[in-house]
Amino acid sequence: MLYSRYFIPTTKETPSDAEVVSHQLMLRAGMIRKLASGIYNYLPLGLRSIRKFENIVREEMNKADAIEMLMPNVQPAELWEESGRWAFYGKELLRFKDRKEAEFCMGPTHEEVITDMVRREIKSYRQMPVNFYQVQTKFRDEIRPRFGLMRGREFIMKDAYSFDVDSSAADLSYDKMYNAYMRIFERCGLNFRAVEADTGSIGGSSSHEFMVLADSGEDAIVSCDSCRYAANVEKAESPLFTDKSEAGSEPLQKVATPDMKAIVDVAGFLNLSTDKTVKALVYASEKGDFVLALLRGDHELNELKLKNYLGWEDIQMATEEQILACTGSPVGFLGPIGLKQDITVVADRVVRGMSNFVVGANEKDQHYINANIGRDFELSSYADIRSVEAGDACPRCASGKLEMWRGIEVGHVFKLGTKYSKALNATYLDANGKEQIIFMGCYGIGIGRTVAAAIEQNHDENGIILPVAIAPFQCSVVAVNTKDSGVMAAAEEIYLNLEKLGCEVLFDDRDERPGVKFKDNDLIGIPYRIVVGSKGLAEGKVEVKVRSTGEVISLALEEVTQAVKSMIDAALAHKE
RNA sequence: CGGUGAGUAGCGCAGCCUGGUAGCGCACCUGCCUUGGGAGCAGGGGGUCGCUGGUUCGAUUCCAGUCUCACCGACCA
Repeated sequence: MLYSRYFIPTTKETPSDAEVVSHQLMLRAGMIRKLASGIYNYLPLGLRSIRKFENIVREEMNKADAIEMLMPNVQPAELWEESGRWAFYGKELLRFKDRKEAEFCMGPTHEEVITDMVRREIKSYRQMPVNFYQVQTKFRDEIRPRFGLMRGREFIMKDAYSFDVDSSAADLSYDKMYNAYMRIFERCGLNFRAVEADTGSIGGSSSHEFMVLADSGEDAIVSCDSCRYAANVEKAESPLFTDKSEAGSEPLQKVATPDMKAIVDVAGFLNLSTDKTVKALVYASEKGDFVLALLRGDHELNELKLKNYLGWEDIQMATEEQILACTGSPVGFLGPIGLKQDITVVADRVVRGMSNFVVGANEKDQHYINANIGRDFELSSYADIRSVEAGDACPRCASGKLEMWRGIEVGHVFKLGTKYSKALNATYLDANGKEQIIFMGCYGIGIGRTVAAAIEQNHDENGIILPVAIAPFQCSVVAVNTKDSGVMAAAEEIYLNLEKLGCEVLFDDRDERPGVKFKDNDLIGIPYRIVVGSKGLAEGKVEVKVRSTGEVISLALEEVTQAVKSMIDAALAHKE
């Protein structure tokens, strides 16, 4: 590709509305341009990276026996009514009517459409297992699109759906996809973790998220430094504290704690460490349920774990008025003793091992010391409701400690069970001629988001450093002085030879000063840059600069193409 | 949707407080010059100042409304 005939509108300055690095750099490198909030044009360079990643995804999906197809963007409302999600999905689903007033939506995901296709076409156990996938544009009317391609409203996604005769067969399909995902992100040279995750609105029994590690990531994840355990903190189990201390023997006593609302203040005032206190939090559901959650003073509540434990559809912190009604106390002095209303009290499992602790007295400026469960109050149950922290013991192995990371969710695999197949009545006949419900799994990869995440993880002050596998071009040839016919001839020959070897090469033949070309090449993240200048040429030499390391290698003119080709091949080699 | 901030040339910004029809840098066009890390000189093109209404002789500037965009929360590939 000739740079002078291509279209790479780079900019020196960063558009003011781009906040994260990947967004800024994709704009500056001329990869994307915004059309509307969360909606982008993919310019030629950006499209190249996206296509390259798509193709890696395709290769691995095909290898894992998934079959490519393509479903429409526009979907009829009836299917969504059948699955129950027309009512449930909310405003994220962009709905509209056609000229006949029939209702439609832009597809945010394709469980309904694929299940409809499958229930019409898959009739026998002999037709399974089967897995269909597509690379397609989704639309989700996100409340707050942000960070460029990281969270767009319109975005490209690879989604796959597996169909199996029963749960254990579905597990095998799930494992196959899990392994394919591992290979995909490994091939892209990304530093990532596969973590246990909450299933959210897609539903189903279990799931894993694939997280690219980056400080700007929207999710917090933990991984064990010793075993393979890794999870989203939303989901991460806290270790079981087994140290059951002796039964509390000290007498319960009410003490004045004027204006001591925060745990640290109370503990400081009483000259105790915060882990000798128990804090109480009131949560409410939209339906009007309330719960009092008890945690060790220095621990944080995990709302999602509490919500899932209670089986609520939603959860939020109770308002001050609600809290007053439940406990009879202002915020800051809440506790399990002497509640005004009989509400559910759930304690974190860690609290089970505590004795003689401090709790709020449900009375302004009063706390109890030496409180003990059973003697002083009863609770409904114990549950794992606290958020794990870095340094916690691993919940799975004896020796490990949890490390904490920020991550960008680039892929998510779900075991759906029969959620959609049941709703849409997707059944098959088994070997005995008996009708059975199909078991499903679904598997997504954010295509644009992965490219953005790769940039987020790989950049420096000069611009993008994309891994070779998804860089828009693998290498470039920069002619330092276009007026020098010797330089131009040599550069062009290298360029043509590299193309002959099958390399994706950009020939920077522009009549620009060298500095401009170097800056642009760095910015757009060309992994290997071959510089042809008159000085080197006089000695029959050209140089190769490696973008990721900054290393400069001087090579003889005749050996450079093969050398660069070898470097590219080495970078693309992946474990089979 | 709640909270915060911003809309002036393709991009980054100034001007507005104290009304008199707009300016700087980059980018773009022409010429000269220059060619190993975003050069220099000269000339030039480009803006209904987000939109609507009000106040005023006169509004980018003051007032009201409205739209859009970004950031922080719930959602998610």
